[in-house]
Amino acid sequence: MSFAMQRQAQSNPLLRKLDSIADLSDEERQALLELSLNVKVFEADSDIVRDGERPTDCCLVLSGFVCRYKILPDGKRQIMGFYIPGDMPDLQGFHMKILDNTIGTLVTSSVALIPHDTLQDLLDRHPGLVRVFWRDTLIDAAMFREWMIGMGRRSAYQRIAHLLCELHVRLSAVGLAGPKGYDLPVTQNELGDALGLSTVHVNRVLQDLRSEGMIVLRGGTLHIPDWEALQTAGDFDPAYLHIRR
Amino acid sequence: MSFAMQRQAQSNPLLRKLDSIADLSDEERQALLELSLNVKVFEADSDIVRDGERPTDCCLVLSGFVCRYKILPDGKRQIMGFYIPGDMPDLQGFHMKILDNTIGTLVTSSVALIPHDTLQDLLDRHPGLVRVFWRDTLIDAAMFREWMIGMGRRSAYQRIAHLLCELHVRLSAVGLAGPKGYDLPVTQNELGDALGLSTVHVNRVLQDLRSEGMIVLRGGTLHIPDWEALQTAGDFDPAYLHIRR
DNA sequence: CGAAGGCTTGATAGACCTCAAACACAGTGG
DNA sequence: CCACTGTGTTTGAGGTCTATCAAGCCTTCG
Repeated sequence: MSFAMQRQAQSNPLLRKLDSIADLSDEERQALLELSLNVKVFEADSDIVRDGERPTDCCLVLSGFVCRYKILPDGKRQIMGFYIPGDMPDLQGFHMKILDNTIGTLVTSSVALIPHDTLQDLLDRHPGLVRVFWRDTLIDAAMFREWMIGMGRRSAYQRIAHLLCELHVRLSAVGLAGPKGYDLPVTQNELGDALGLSTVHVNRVLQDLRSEGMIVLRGGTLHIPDWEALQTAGDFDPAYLHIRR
Repeated sequence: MSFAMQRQAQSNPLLRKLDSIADLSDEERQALLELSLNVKVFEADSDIVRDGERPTDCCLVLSGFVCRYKILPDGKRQIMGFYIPGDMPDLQGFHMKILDNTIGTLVTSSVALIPHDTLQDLLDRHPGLVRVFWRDTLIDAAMFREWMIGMGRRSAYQRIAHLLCELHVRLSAVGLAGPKGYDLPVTQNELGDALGLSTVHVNRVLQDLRSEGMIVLRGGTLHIPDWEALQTAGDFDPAYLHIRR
Protein backbone atom coordinates (compact mmCIF):
# COMPACT_ATOMS: atom_id res chain seq x y z
CA MET A 1 0.00 0.00 0.00
CA SER A 2 1.04 3.59 -0.49
CA PHE A 3 3.01 5.45 2.12
CA ALA A 4 0.21 7.94 2.70
CA MET A 5 -2.23 5.12 3.23
CA GLN A 6 0.12 3.37 5.57
CA ARG A 7 0.40 6.50 7.64
CA GLN A 8 -3.33 6.88 7.78
CA ALA A 9 -3.71 3.27 8.84
CA GLN A 10 -1.35 3.85 11.72
CA SER A 11 -3.57 6.53 13.16
CA ASN A 12 -6.81 4.64 12.67
CA PRO A 13 -7.50 2.34 15.61
CA LEU A 14 -9.87 0.06 13.72
CA LEU A 15 -7.43 -0.50 10.88
CA ARG A 16 -4.58 -1.08 13.27
CA LYS A 17 -6.62 -3.65 15.11
CA LEU A 18 -7.93 -5.50 12.06
CA ASP A 19 -4.45 -5.45 10.54
CA SER A 20 -3.24 -7.24 13.63
CA ILE A 21 -5.61 -10.16 13.17
CA ALA A 22 -6.18 -10.46 9.41
CA ASP A 23 -4.91 -9.66 5.92
CA LEU A 24 -6.71 -6.72 4.39
CA SER A 25 -6.70 -5.80 0.73
CA ASP A 26 -6.07 -2.19 -0.27
CA GLU A 27 -9.71 -1.79 -1.26
CA GLU A 28 -10.87 -3.07 2.10
CA ARG A 29 -8.48 -0.74 3.88
CA GLN A 30 -9.72 2.16 1.84
CA ALA A 31 -13.33 1.33 2.57
CA LEU A 32 -12.63 1.13 6.28
CA LEU A 33 -10.82 4.46 6.22
CA GLU A 34 -13.76 6.06 4.48
CA LEU A 35 -16.27 4.98 7.10
CA SER A 36 -17.75 8.17 8.41
CA LEU A 37 -17.67 7.94 12.14
CA ASN A 38 -20.15 9.43 14.52
CA VAL A 39 -17.91 9.94 17.52
CA LYS A 40 -19.27 10.20 21.02
CA VAL A 41 -17.45 10.70 24.29
CA PHE A 42 -18.53 8.75 27.36
CA GLU A 43 -17.33 9.71 30.78
CA ALA A 44 -15.86 7.17 33.16
CA ASP A 45 -18.16 4.46 34.54
CA SER A 46 -20.99 5.02 32.12
CA ASP A 47 -22.79 2.47 30.00
CA ILE A 48 -22.60 2.54 26.22
CA VAL A 49 -25.19 -0.16 25.59
CA ARG A 50 -27.12 -2.11 28.16
CA ASP A 51 -28.18 -5.66 28.82
CA GLY A 52 -31.57 -6.30 27.26
CA GLU A 53 -31.44 -3.48 24.73
CA ARG A 54 -31.89 -3.86 20.98
CA PRO A 55 -28.95 -1.96 19.60
CA THR A 56 -29.10 -0.32 16.18
CA ASP A 57 -25.39 0.49 16.08
CA CYS A 58 -22.12 -1.21 16.80
CA CYS A 59 -19.64 0.68 18.90
CA LEU A 60 -15.99 1.01 18.04
CA VAL A 61 -13.62 2.07 20.79
CA LEU A 62 -11.37 4.94 19.67
CA SER A 63 -9.73 5.83 22.95
CA GLY A 64 -10.04 4.87 26.57
CA PHE A 65 -10.78 1.56 28.21
CA VAL A 66 -14.09 -0.27 28.05
CA CYS A 67 -15.44 -3.48 29.51
CA ARG A 68 -18.19 -6.00 28.99
CA TYR A 69 -20.04 -6.95 32.15
CA LYS A 70 -23.20 -8.27 33.67
CA ILE A 71 -24.81 -7.62 37.03
CA LEU A 72 -26.32 -10.62 38.80
CA PRO A 73 -29.56 -10.57 40.78
CA ASP A 74 -27.64 -10.52 44.05
CA GLY A 75 -25.73 -7.43 42.95
CA LYS A 76 -22.47 -9.15 42.11
CA ARG A 77 -20.78 -8.07 38.93
CA GLN A 78 -18.86 -10.20 36.46
CA ILE A 79 -16.65 -8.42 33.96
CA MET A 80 -16.26 -10.61 30.89
CA GLY A 81 -13.67 -8.72 28.92
CA PHE A 82 -11.71 -5.54 28.55
CA TYR A 83 -11.78 -3.63 25.28
CA ILE A 84 -9.21 -1.21 23.95
CA PRO A 85 -9.00 1.18 21.00
CA GLY A 86 -9.79 -0.61 17.77
CA ASP A 87 -12.09 -3.15 19.41
CA MET A 88 -15.77 -3.51 18.61
CA PRO A 89 -17.16 -5.04 21.77
CA ASP A 90 -20.75 -5.39 20.62
CA LEU A 91 -20.22 -6.72 17.14
CA GLN A 92 -22.38 -9.59 18.35
CA GLY A 93 -25.36 -7.25 18.45
CA PHE A 94 -25.15 -7.16 14.68
CA HIS A 95 -26.54 -10.70 14.51
CA MET A 96 -28.38 -11.02 17.79
CA LYS A 97 -31.38 -8.84 18.35
CA ILE A 98 -31.18 -8.57 22.10
CA LEU A 99 -27.98 -7.85 23.94
CA ASP A 100 -27.23 -10.16 26.84
CA ASN A 101 -24.65 -7.99 28.54
CA THR A 102 -23.70 -4.39 29.12
CA ILE A 103 -20.79 -2.50 27.63
CA GLY A 104 -19.46 0.27 29.86
CA THR A 105 -16.47 2.54 30.18
CA LEU A 106 -13.82 2.29 32.87
CA VAL A 107 -12.38 5.71 32.11
CA THR A 108 -13.46 8.54 29.84
CA SER A 109 -13.54 7.01 26.38
CA SER A 110 -14.42 8.09 22.90
CA VAL A 111 -16.46 5.69 20.89
CA ALA A 112 -17.73 5.65 17.33
CA LEU A 113 -21.26 4.43 16.79
CA ILE A 114 -21.65 2.62 13.48
CA PRO A 115 -25.23 1.92 12.40
CA HIS A 116 -25.90 -1.72 11.57
CA ASP A 117 -27.11 -0.57 8.16
CA THR A 118 -23.81 1.09 7.44
CA LEU A 119 -21.97 -2.02 8.51
CA GLN A 120 -24.21 -4.26 6.42
CA ASP A 121 -23.62 -2.01 3.45
CA LEU A 122 -19.88 -2.18 3.97
CA LEU A 123 -19.96 -5.98 4.15
CA ASP A 124 -22.15 -6.18 1.05
CA ARG A 125 -19.72 -4.10 -0.93
CA HIS A 126 -16.67 -5.88 0.46
CA PRO A 127 -17.65 -9.49 1.15
CA GLY A 128 -14.07 -10.27 2.12
CA LEU A 129 -14.57 -8.21 5.25
CA VAL A 130 -17.13 -10.68 6.52
CA ARG A 131 -14.34 -13.11 7.20
CA VAL A 132 -12.39 -10.40 9.02
CA PHE A 133 -15.20 -9.31 11.33
CA TRP A 134 -16.34 -12.86 11.89
CA ARG A 135 -12.80 -13.75 12.81
CA ASP A 136 -12.77 -10.87 15.26
CA THR A 137 -15.81 -12.26 17.07
CA LEU A 138 -14.17 -15.69 17.12
CA ILE A 139 -11.08 -14.25 18.78
CA ASP A 140 -13.37 -12.60 21.30
CA ALA A 141 -14.80 -16.04 22.00
CA ALA A 142 -11.30 -17.46 22.38
CA MET A 143 -10.62 -14.85 25.04
CA PHE A 144 -13.76 -15.88 26.89
CA ARG A 145 -12.59 -19.44 26.83
CA GLU A 146 -9.20 -18.51 28.18
CA TRP A 147 -10.81 -16.54 31.00
CA MET A 148 -13.00 -19.57 31.73
CA ILE A 149 -9.92 -21.70 32.06
CA GLY A 150 -8.49 -19.17 34.45
CA MET A 151 -11.54 -18.98 36.67
CA GLY A 152 -12.08 -22.71 36.58
CA ARG A 153 -8.61 -24.07 37.01
CA ARG A 154 -6.04 -21.39 37.77
CA SER A 155 -5.13 -19.83 41.10
CA ALA A 156 -5.72 -16.16 41.82
CA TYR A 157 -2.00 -15.61 41.42
CA GLN A 158 -1.90 -17.19 37.98
CA ARG A 159 -5.09 -15.48 36.88
CA ILE A 160 -3.82 -12.02 37.65
CA ALA A 161 -0.48 -12.63 35.98
CA HIS A 162 -2.29 -14.07 32.99
CA LEU A 163 -4.55 -11.06 32.62
CA LEU A 164 -1.63 -8.64 32.81
CA CYS A 165 0.07 -10.63 30.05
CA GLU A 166 -3.02 -10.68 27.86
CA LEU A 167 -3.42 -6.94 28.06
CA HIS A 168 0.23 -6.38 27.28
CA VAL A 169 0.03 -8.44 24.11
CA ARG A 170 -3.23 -6.87 22.97
CA LEU A 171 -2.13 -3.31 23.67
CA SER A 172 1.16 -3.93 21.94
CA ALA A 173 -0.64 -5.18 18.85
CA VAL A 174 -2.25 -1.78 18.41
CA GLY A 175 0.77 0.23 19.48
CA LEU A 176 -0.50 1.21 22.90
CA ALA A 177 2.06 -0.50 25.09
CA GLY A 178 5.78 -0.01 25.53
CA PRO A 179 8.15 -2.96 25.53
CA LYS A 180 8.13 -3.13 29.31
CA GLY A 181 4.72 -1.93 30.39
CA TYR A 182 1.55 0.00 29.74
CA ASP A 183 -1.15 2.17 31.25
CA LEU A 184 -3.68 0.12 33.18
CA PRO A 185 -6.57 2.36 34.24
CA VAL A 186 -8.35 -0.40 36.13
CA THR A 187 -9.06 -0.47 39.84
CA GLN A 188 -8.40 -3.50 42.01
CA ASN A 189 -12.12 -3.80 42.48
CA GLU A 190 -12.58 -4.05 38.71
CA LEU A 191 -9.78 -6.58 38.44
CA GLY A 192 -11.59 -8.65 41.03
CA ASP A 193 -14.86 -8.48 39.13
CA ALA A 194 -13.05 -9.57 36.00
CA LEU A 195 -11.24 -12.47 37.61
CA GLY A 196 -13.91 -13.72 39.98
CA LEU A 197 -12.01 -12.52 43.06
CA SER A 198 -12.66 -10.16 45.94
CA THR A 199 -10.96 -6.78 45.99
CA VAL A 200 -9.10 -7.70 49.14
CA HIS A 201 -7.66 -10.81 47.62
CA VAL A 202 -6.63 -9.01 44.44
CA ASN A 203 -4.79 -6.53 46.61
CA ARG A 204 -2.92 -9.25 48.46
CA VAL A 205 -1.92 -11.13 45.35
CA LEU A 206 -0.73 -7.94 43.69
CA GLN A 207 1.48 -7.40 46.69
CA ASP A 208 2.90 -10.86 46.24
CA LEU A 209 3.63 -10.15 42.59
CA ARG A 210 5.27 -6.88 43.56
CA SER A 211 7.38 -8.31 46.32
CA GLU A 212 8.67 -10.95 43.93
CA GLY A 213 9.67 -8.25 41.49
CA MET A 214 7.19 -9.51 38.89
CA ILE A 215 5.49 -6.17 38.42
CA VAL A 216 5.65 -2.53 39.39
CA LEU A 217 2.14 -1.10 39.49
CA ARG A 218 1.60 2.46 40.63
CA GLY A 219 -0.87 5.12 39.69
CA GLY A 220 -2.39 3.23 36.82
CA THR A 221 0.93 2.42 35.19
CA LEU A 222 2.21 -1.11 34.97
CA HIS A 223 5.87 -1.91 34.53
CA ILE A 224 6.98 -5.45 33.77
CA PRO A 225 10.68 -5.93 34.53
CA ASP A 226 10.80 -9.57 33.47
CA TRP A 227 8.29 -10.50 30.82
CA GLU A 228 9.35 -14.14 30.65
CA ALA A 229 8.86 -14.56 34.36
CA LEU A 230 5.40 -13.03 34.33
CA GLN A 231 4.39 -15.17 31.40
CA THR A 232 5.51 -18.28 33.24
CA ALA A 233 3.78 -17.20 36.43
CA GLY A 234 0.52 -16.76 34.54
CA ASP A 235 0.84 -19.87 32.41
CA PHE A 236 0.35 -17.51 29.50
CA ASP A 237 0.53 -18.57 25.87
CA PRO A 238 -0.62 -15.88 23.42
CA ALA A 239 -1.72 -18.42 20.80
CA TYR A 240 -5.39 -17.97 21.69
CA LEU A 241 -5.28 -14.31 20.68
CA HIS A 242 -4.54 -15.36 17.11
CA ILE A 243 -2.54 -12.24 16.45
CA ARG A 244 -0.56 -12.31 13.25
CA ARG A 245 3.13 -12.41 13.83
CA MET B 1 -42.12 -25.69 3.06
CA SER B 2 -43.49 -28.97 1.78
CA PHE B 3 -44.56 -31.72 4.08
CA ALA B 4 -41.86 -34.07 2.79
CA MET B 5 -39.25 -31.44 3.37
CA GLN B 6 -40.54 -30.77 6.82
CA ARG B 7 -40.25 -34.41 7.67
CA GLN B 8 -36.72 -34.55 6.35
CA ALA B 9 -35.81 -31.49 8.37
CA GLN B 10 -37.04 -33.19 11.52
CA SER B 11 -34.63 -36.04 11.08
CA ASN B 12 -31.65 -33.89 10.18
CA PRO B 13 -29.84 -32.71 13.29
CA LEU B 14 -28.15 -29.75 11.61
CA LEU B 15 -31.39 -28.42 10.18
CA ARG B 16 -33.18 -28.85 13.46
CA LYS B 17 -30.46 -26.97 15.24
CA LEU B 18 -30.19 -24.11 12.76
CA ASP B 19 -33.97 -23.84 12.63
CA SER B 20 -33.91 -23.32 16.35
CA ILE B 21 -31.67 -20.28 16.13
CA ALA B 22 -32.43 -18.65 12.78
CA ASP B 23 -34.87 -18.27 9.91
CA LEU B 24 -33.92 -20.39 6.94
CA SER B 25 -35.27 -20.00 3.43
CA ASP B 26 -36.44 -23.07 1.53
CA GLU B 27 -33.42 -22.84 -0.75
CA GLU B 28 -31.08 -22.75 2.20
CA ARG B 29 -32.84 -25.69 3.79
CA GLN B 30 -32.58 -27.63 0.58
CA ALA B 31 -28.89 -26.86 0.24
CA LEU B 32 -28.24 -28.01 3.79
CA LEU B 33 -30.18 -31.22 3.20
CA GLU B 34 -28.12 -31.92 0.11
CA LEU B 35 -24.80 -31.66 1.89
CA SER B 36 -23.18 -35.01 1.41
CA LEU B 37 -21.92 -36.08 4.78
CA ASN B 38 -18.88 -38.13 5.47
CA VAL B 39 -19.96 -39.79 8.68
CA LYS B 40 -17.48 -41.18 11.16
CA VAL B 41 -18.07 -42.89 14.46
CA PHE B 42 -15.85 -42.07 17.43
CA GLU B 43 -15.87 -44.23 20.49
CA ALA B 44 -16.23 -42.76 23.96
CA ASP B 45 -13.43 -40.57 25.31
CA SER B 46 -11.66 -40.07 22.02
CA ASP B 47 -10.54 -36.83 20.43
CA ILE B 48 -12.05 -35.59 17.18
CA VAL B 49 -9.67 -32.68 16.66
CA ARG B 50 -6.82 -31.64 18.90
CA ASP B 51 -5.38 -28.46 20.35
CA GLY B 52 -2.69 -27.12 18.03
CA GLU B 53 -3.91 -28.87 14.89
CA ARG B 54 -4.77 -27.19 11.60
CA PRO B 55 -8.14 -28.68 10.77
CA THR B 56 -9.30 -29.02 7.18
CA ASP B 57 -12.84 -29.97 8.10
CA CYS B 58 -15.53 -28.84 10.46
CA CYS B 59 -17.25 -31.49 12.49
CA LEU B 60 -20.97 -31.75 12.89
CA VAL B 61 -22.30 -33.84 15.74
CA LEU B 62 -24.98 -36.29 14.55
CA SER B 63 -25.44 -38.36 17.66
CA GLY B 64 -23.82 -38.70 21.05
CA PHE B 65 -22.33 -36.13 23.36
CA VAL B 66 -19.19 -34.15 22.71
CA CYS B 67 -17.20 -31.57 24.62
CA ARG B 68 -14.64 -28.85 24.09
CA TYR B 69 -11.73 -28.96 26.52
CA LYS B 70 -8.17 -28.05 27.19
CA ILE B 71 -5.53 -29.73 29.34
CA LEU B 72 -3.31 -27.44 31.39
CA PRO B 73 0.42 -27.95 31.96
CA ASP B 74 -0.26 -29.27 35.47
CA GLY B 75 -2.64 -31.88 34.10
CA LYS B 76 -5.86 -30.20 35.12
CA ARG B 77 -8.62 -30.21 32.56
CA GLN B 78 -11.14 -27.49 31.81
CA ILE B 79 -14.19 -28.42 29.78
CA MET B 80 -15.48 -25.33 28.01
CA GLY B 81 -18.70 -26.56 26.53
CA PHE B 82 -20.89 -29.54 25.79
CA TYR B 83 -22.08 -30.19 22.26
CA ILE B 84 -25.09 -32.15 21.17
CA PRO B 85 -26.48 -33.40 17.85
CA GLY B 86 -26.75 -30.53 15.39
CA ASP B 87 -23.87 -28.56 16.89
CA MET B 88 -20.68 -27.73 15.03
CA PRO B 89 -18.20 -27.30 17.83
CA ASP B 90 -15.21 -26.34 15.72
CA LEU B 91 -16.82 -23.93 13.32
CA GLN B 92 -14.20 -21.52 14.63
CA GLY B 93 -11.53 -23.55 12.85
CA PHE B 94 -13.05 -22.35 9.61
CA HIS B 95 -11.59 -18.89 10.21
CA MET B 96 -8.67 -19.61 12.51
CA LYS B 97 -5.83 -21.68 11.20
CA ILE B 98 -4.72 -23.24 14.45
CA LEU B 99 -7.12 -24.75 16.93
CA ASP B 100 -6.66 -23.63 20.51
CA ASN B 101 -8.62 -26.43 22.13
CA THR B 102 -9.55 -30.04 21.73
CA ILE B 103 -12.93 -31.51 20.79
CA GLY B 104 -13.56 -34.93 22.22
CA THR B 105 -16.39 -37.36 22.76
CA LEU B 106 -17.93 -38.24 26.11
CA VAL B 107 -19.76 -41.27 24.76
CA THR B 108 -19.74 -43.06 21.44
CA SER B 109 -20.76 -40.41 18.92
CA SER B 110 -21.22 -40.17 15.22
CA VAL B 111 -19.85 -37.08 13.58
CA ALA B 112 -19.90 -35.72 10.06
CA LEU B 113 -16.70 -34.17 8.77
CA ILE B 114 -17.38 -31.32 6.39
CA PRO B 115 -14.37 -30.05 4.44
CA HIS B 116 -13.80 -26.32 4.75
CA ASP B 117 -13.93 -26.12 0.96
CA THR B 118 -17.39 -27.64 0.91
CA LEU B 119 -18.54 -25.23 3.56
CA GLN B 120 -17.02 -22.26 1.73
CA ASP B 121 -18.75 -23.38 -1.41
CA LEU B 122 -22.06 -23.63 0.39
CA LEU B 123 -21.68 -20.13 1.83
CA ASP B 124 -20.69 -18.72 -1.56
CA ARG B 125 -23.81 -20.14 -3.15
CA HIS B 126 -26.05 -19.15 -0.24
CA PRO B 127 -24.66 -15.96 1.27
CA GLY B 128 -27.61 -15.80 3.62
CA LEU B 129 -26.20 -18.79 5.45
CA VAL B 130 -23.19 -16.74 6.51
CA ARG B 131 -25.40 -14.88 8.94
CA VAL B 132 -26.76 -18.18 10.25
CA PHE B 133 -23.40 -19.81 10.90
CA TRP B 134 -21.90 -16.60 12.22
CA ARG B 135 -24.82 -16.34 14.58
CA ASP B 136 -24.19 -19.88 15.73
CA THR B 137 -20.63 -19.00 16.71
CA LEU B 138 -21.93 -15.93 18.52
CA ILE B 139 -24.31 -18.05 20.54
CA ASP B 140 -21.42 -20.32 21.36
CA ALA B 141 -19.61 -17.26 22.67
CA ALA B 142 -22.65 -16.28 24.71
CA MET B 143 -22.54 -19.68 26.37
CA PHE B 144 -18.87 -19.18 27.23
CA ARG B 145 -19.77 -15.87 28.82
CA GLU B 146 -22.51 -17.45 30.87
CA TRP B 147 -20.16 -20.16 32.07
CA MET B 148 -17.66 -17.45 32.99
CA ILE B 149 -20.28 -15.77 35.10
CA GLY B 150 -20.94 -19.06 36.79
CA MET B 151 -17.35 -19.81 37.61
CA GLY B 152 -16.62 -16.26 38.63
CA ARG B 153 -19.64 -15.37 40.67
CA ARG B 154 -21.93 -18.31 41.30
CA SER B 155 -21.71 -20.99 43.97
CA ALA B 156 -21.15 -24.63 43.12
CA TYR B 157 -24.82 -25.24 43.86
CA GLN B 158 -25.99 -22.56 41.46
CA ARG B 159 -23.51 -23.58 38.81
CA ILE B 160 -24.67 -27.16 38.72
CA ALA B 161 -28.33 -26.22 38.65
CA HIS B 162 -27.59 -23.71 35.90
CA LEU B 163 -25.81 -26.27 33.74
CA LEU B 164 -28.62 -28.76 34.10
CA CYS B 165 -31.04 -26.05 32.97
CA GLU B 166 -28.91 -25.06 30.00
CA LEU B 167 -28.71 -28.59 28.75
CA HIS B 168 -32.43 -29.08 29.14
CA VAL B 169 -33.21 -26.04 27.01
CA ARG B 170 -30.67 -26.91 24.35
CA LEU B 171 -31.67 -30.54 24.12
CA SER B 172 -35.32 -29.57 23.96
CA ALA B 173 -34.63 -27.20 21.09
CA VAL B 174 -33.50 -30.13 18.96
CA GLY B 175 -36.07 -32.57 20.25
CA LEU B 176 -33.77 -34.62 22.44
CA ALA B 177 -35.30 -33.92 25.83
CA GLY B 178 -38.63 -34.77 27.34
CA PRO B 179 -40.65 -32.16 29.18
CA LYS B 180 -39.31 -33.31 32.53
CA GLY B 181 -35.84 -34.59 31.86
CA TYR B 182 -33.23 -35.97 29.53
CA ASP B 183 -30.31 -38.37 29.15
CA LEU B 184 -27.16 -36.97 30.64
CA PRO B 185 -24.24 -39.24 29.78
CA VAL B 186 -21.74 -37.22 31.78
CA THR B 187 -19.78 -38.42 34.80
CA GLN B 188 -19.47 -36.38 37.95
CA ASN B 189 -15.80 -36.02 37.16
CA GLU B 190 -16.64 -34.44 33.82
CA LEU B 191 -19.19 -32.16 35.43
CA GLY B 192 -16.45 -31.01 37.78
CA ASP B 193 -14.06 -30.29 34.94
CA ALA B 194 -16.77 -28.28 33.22
CA LEU B 195 -17.70 -26.25 36.27
CA GLY B 196 -14.32 -25.76 37.84
CA LEU B 197 -15.10 -28.06 40.76
CA SER B 198 -13.66 -31.25 42.21
CA THR B 199 -15.45 -34.52 41.66
CA VAL B 200 -16.05 -34.89 45.37
CA HIS B 201 -17.72 -31.54 45.63
CA VAL B 202 -19.90 -32.19 42.60
CA ASN B 203 -21.03 -35.37 44.26
CA ARG B 204 -21.97 -33.58 47.46
CA VAL B 205 -23.84 -30.81 45.75
CA LEU B 206 -25.74 -33.30 43.60
CA GLN B 207 -26.80 -34.98 46.80
CA ASP B 208 -28.06 -31.67 48.12
CA LEU B 209 -30.05 -31.10 44.94
CA ARG B 210 -31.45 -34.60 45.21
CA SER B 211 -32.38 -34.35 48.85
CA GLU B 212 -34.23 -31.13 48.14
CA GLY B 213 -36.19 -32.88 45.43
CA MET B 214 -34.70 -30.63 42.75
CA ILE B 215 -33.49 -33.48 40.59
CA VAL B 216 -33.54 -37.22 40.22
CA LEU B 217 -30.34 -38.37 38.60
CA ARG B 218 -29.66 -42.06 38.16
CA GLY B 219 -27.82 -44.08 35.57
CA GLY B 220 -27.30 -41.21 33.19
CA THR B 221 -30.93 -40.11 33.21
CA LEU B 222 -31.95 -36.80 34.69
CA HIS B 223 -35.47 -36.13 35.86
CA ILE B 224 -36.53 -32.63 36.81
CA PRO B 225 -39.71 -32.67 38.92
CA ASP B 226 -39.95 -28.90 39.30
CA TRP B 227 -38.47 -26.95 36.44
CA GLU B 228 -39.27 -23.56 37.94
CA ALA B 229 -37.49 -24.44 41.15
CA LEU B 230 -34.37 -25.64 39.39
CA GLN B 231 -34.31 -22.54 37.24
CA THR B 232 -34.50 -20.35 40.31
CA ALA B 233 -31.84 -22.37 42.10
CA GLY B 234 -29.48 -21.92 39.17
CA ASP B 235 -30.32 -18.28 38.50
CA PHE B 236 -31.04 -19.47 34.98
CA ASP B 237 -32.40 -17.21 32.26
CA PRO B 238 -32.36 -18.80 28.79
CA ALA B 239 -32.09 -15.44 27.02
CA TYR B 240 -28.38 -15.93 26.35
CA LEU B 241 -29.08 -19.01 24.24
CA HIS B 242 -30.94 -16.83 21.74
CA ILE B 243 -33.26 -19.63 20.79
CA ARG B 244 -36.20 -18.50 18.71
CA ARG B 245 -39.58 -18.47 20.34
C1' DC C 1 -15.82 -63.95 39.80
C1' DG C 2 -12.61 -60.45 39.30
C1' DA C 3 -11.57 -55.99 37.41
C1' DA C 4 -12.55 -51.38 36.27
C1' DG C 5 -14.84 -47.32 36.43
C1' DG C 6 -17.77 -44.46 38.72
C1' DC C 7 -20.01 -43.05 43.03
C1' DT C 8 -19.95 -42.04 47.98
C1' DT C 9 -18.11 -40.92 52.49
C1' DG C 10 -14.96 -39.04 56.10
C1' DA C 11 -11.32 -36.17 57.71
C1' DT C 12 -8.32 -32.44 57.05
C1' DA C 13 -6.43 -28.43 54.88
C1' DG C 14 -6.16 -24.35 52.29
C1' DA C 15 -7.51 -20.73 49.18
C1' DC C 16 -10.30 -17.18 49.17
C1' DC C 17 -14.24 -14.35 51.19
C1' DT C 18 -16.45 -11.13 54.38
C1' DC C 19 -16.47 -7.64 57.60
C1' DA C 20 -14.44 -3.68 59.46
C1' DA C 21 -11.36 -0.17 59.87
C1' DA C 22 -7.34 2.61 58.76
C1' DC C 23 -4.65 4.84 55.32
C1' DA C 24 -3.36 7.47 51.01
C1' DC C 25 -4.20 10.64 47.65
C1' DA C 26 -6.58 13.77 44.48
C1' DG C 27 -10.07 17.04 43.84
C1' DT C 28 -13.30 20.53 45.94
C1' DG C 29 -14.79 24.42 48.28
C1' DG C 30 -14.54 27.89 51.76
C1' DC D 1 -4.09 27.48 51.79
C1' DC D 2 -6.10 24.05 54.25
C1' DA D 3 -9.73 21.28 56.04
C1' DC D 4 -13.09 18.12 53.74
C1' DT D 5 -14.71 14.50 50.88
C1' DG D 6 -14.54 10.64 48.03
C1' DT D 7 -12.49 6.96 45.89
C1' DG D 8 -9.15 3.59 45.89
C1' DT D 9 -5.71 0.89 48.53
C1' DT D 10 -4.07 -1.59 52.48
C1' DT D 11 -4.28 -4.35 56.80
C1' DG D 12 -6.23 -7.55 60.26
C1' DA D 13 -9.18 -11.19 61.99
C1' DG D 14 -12.21 -14.73 61.38
C1' DG D 15 -15.06 -17.73 58.72
C1' DT D 16 -16.55 -20.70 54.77
C1' DC D 17 -16.58 -22.85 50.62
C1' DT D 18 -14.24 -26.02 48.14
C1' DA D 19 -9.97 -28.98 47.38
C1' DT D 20 -7.25 -32.89 48.57
C1' DC D 21 -6.33 -37.34 50.22
C1' DA D 22 -7.75 -41.81 51.18
C1' DA D 23 -10.72 -45.37 51.49
C1' DG D 24 -14.88 -48.14 50.81
C1' DC D 25 -18.85 -49.29 47.93
C1' DC D 26 -21.58 -50.25 43.95
C1' DT D 27 -22.55 -51.56 39.21
C1' DT D 28 -21.29 -53.27 34.89
C1' DC D 29 -19.06 -56.34 32.05
C1' DG D 30 -15.91 -59.71 30.22
